Amino acid sequence: MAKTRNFIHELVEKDIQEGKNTGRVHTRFPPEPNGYLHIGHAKAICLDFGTAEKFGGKCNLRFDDTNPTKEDVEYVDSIKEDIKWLGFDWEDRLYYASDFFDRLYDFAEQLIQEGKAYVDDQPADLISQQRGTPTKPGVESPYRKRSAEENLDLFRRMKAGEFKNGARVLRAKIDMTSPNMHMRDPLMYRINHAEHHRTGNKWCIYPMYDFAHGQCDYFEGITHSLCTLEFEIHRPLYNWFIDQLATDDYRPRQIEFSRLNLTYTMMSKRKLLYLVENDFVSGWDDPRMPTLSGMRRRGFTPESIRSLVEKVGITKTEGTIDVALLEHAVRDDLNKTAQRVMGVLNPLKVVITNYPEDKVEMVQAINNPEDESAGRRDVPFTRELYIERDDFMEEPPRKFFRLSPGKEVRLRYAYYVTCNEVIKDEAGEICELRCTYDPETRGGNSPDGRKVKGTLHWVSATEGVKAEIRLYDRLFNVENPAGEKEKEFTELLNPESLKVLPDCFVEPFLRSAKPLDQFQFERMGYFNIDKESTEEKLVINRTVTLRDNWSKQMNK
RNA sequence: UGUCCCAUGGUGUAAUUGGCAACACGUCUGGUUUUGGUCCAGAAGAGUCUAGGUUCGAGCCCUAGUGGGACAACCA
Repeated sequence: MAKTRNFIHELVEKDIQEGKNTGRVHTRFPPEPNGYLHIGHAKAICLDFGTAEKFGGKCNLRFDDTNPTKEDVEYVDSIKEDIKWLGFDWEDRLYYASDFFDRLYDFAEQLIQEGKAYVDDQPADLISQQRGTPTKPGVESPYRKRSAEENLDLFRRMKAGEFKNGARVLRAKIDMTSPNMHMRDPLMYRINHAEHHRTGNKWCIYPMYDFAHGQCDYFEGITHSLCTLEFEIHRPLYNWFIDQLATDDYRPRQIEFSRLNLTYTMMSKRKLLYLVENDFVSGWDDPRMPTLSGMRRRGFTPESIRSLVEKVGITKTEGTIDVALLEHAVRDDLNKTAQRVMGVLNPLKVVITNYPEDKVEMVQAINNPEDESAGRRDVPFTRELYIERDDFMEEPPRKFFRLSPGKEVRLRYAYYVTCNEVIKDEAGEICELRCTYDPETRGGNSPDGRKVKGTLHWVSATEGVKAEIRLYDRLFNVENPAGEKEKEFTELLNPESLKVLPDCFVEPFLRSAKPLDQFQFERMGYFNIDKESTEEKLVINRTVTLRDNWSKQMNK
């Protein structure tokens, strides 16, 4: 983040040069605790914390908890965890909008006394009607001219709990004819007899977003309030309230940027919640979810997510990022760090007929060719092995470098083997291959210098470990599910987004692996250990495949 | 019949007015390779939504148009 520059950094820089807010830079990340954070939030987090860091300022974490009926501590906890995991630190600056409920209330009374706010007794639908439309001005409420005394009395009784939900609201008195709907006497407080996750039953009136956000920024000393484009139209109102509140030159400034969209995924918290509640996915941390907890479980690294955010930049144009860029970001990171290992997803048995029956021989394998310090490990080689089903073809096409009848290939780090016989079951399915090995080729090189084109991964059938491997594909079948207006979004789900392979085999090295540990299965992709994995049953997620030029060729 | 925002290769971003537009991903070639991975070398692909204007000179400034988006929740 420190390297890149964007229009927001330019504006901040200008503010500093002009000496605004005494040259301070103080940002905030303000999630509502009503759902789990997703990769779209990661963009905001990186921007908020990254901007502060770049200019030697600070960034607060503030929970925007003004709507108790939708919010929950479960979300608070997950949000904190996800931000830390991403690599950011709010230090001692953890706030809640609810911390400021008293000050907000006092400010509301102030506005009432100044004749800038009034209590409206009308029901929601009437108020909505009177608001007009974007093209037609609104009309004033009959309660607009109430005296400050009456307003104050009513507002205090609202606070005291005298009225039921929806009976009255507090409105700012601005301009019912404004072309900006948000300036047409916006609601400041509504009555909601609900228990709040922090303030309990102290309040039965809660401030609306517009009456809370900017002021909280002000109370916290925020200088740059960065948010997504949909709040652009709120900015005049944001400034209006701040102007009523401010006692000197200090002003927080709202700047908007476009949110992150990814192809084949959906960022709506509401819709993600729907998927969770209706069991379309296993939970907020289902590895197919674009949530940070889901991506973490799937095997994405914080580095890869930060790298993606860096690559996409910050602008006001609304675009959609190709998931391929995300995939590149993980591969790029994992390639440098992931322990290499061999695992067979779709096992095909191979018997080395000229290899001793009970022999277990250790061959040495490199742990990470990109990192010499990762060292080496021993992998057991035996007479009976598994190889990938896709690595054998009875009638191979041109340029098929893998195994086929009569052909010789290298088993990685072990020996050259030649296929002599194909065994099939009654159904005609290939169920076993009989091969011979060349004892002279131990380690994978032949003393006579003969070359083999193909190198296959393998796992000992007797020493290997069985595992369940879960393969994930895009959650949605269409590039832009949010843009599909005709169909219900659940109809756009990819029915094949999860494939469970119960009978995979991995090398014994994986026995000591713990949840979240990451590996590259050579030639197959990047994988990690799932949280459901136990000593009895190894459960592994595929994060992403390796780039695969061969399958690209085959598809042409 | 409003206000505001946006518009650069397939995608996402650059370009402090003045060298027929740069980078990343993706795509395609070729090389290296005990991962058809990585790495290396190279290629194709836009003339900057349109029309005017300002200027010696405009992707950058102005105007109009076109296209897309936001705004009418007691949500944030």
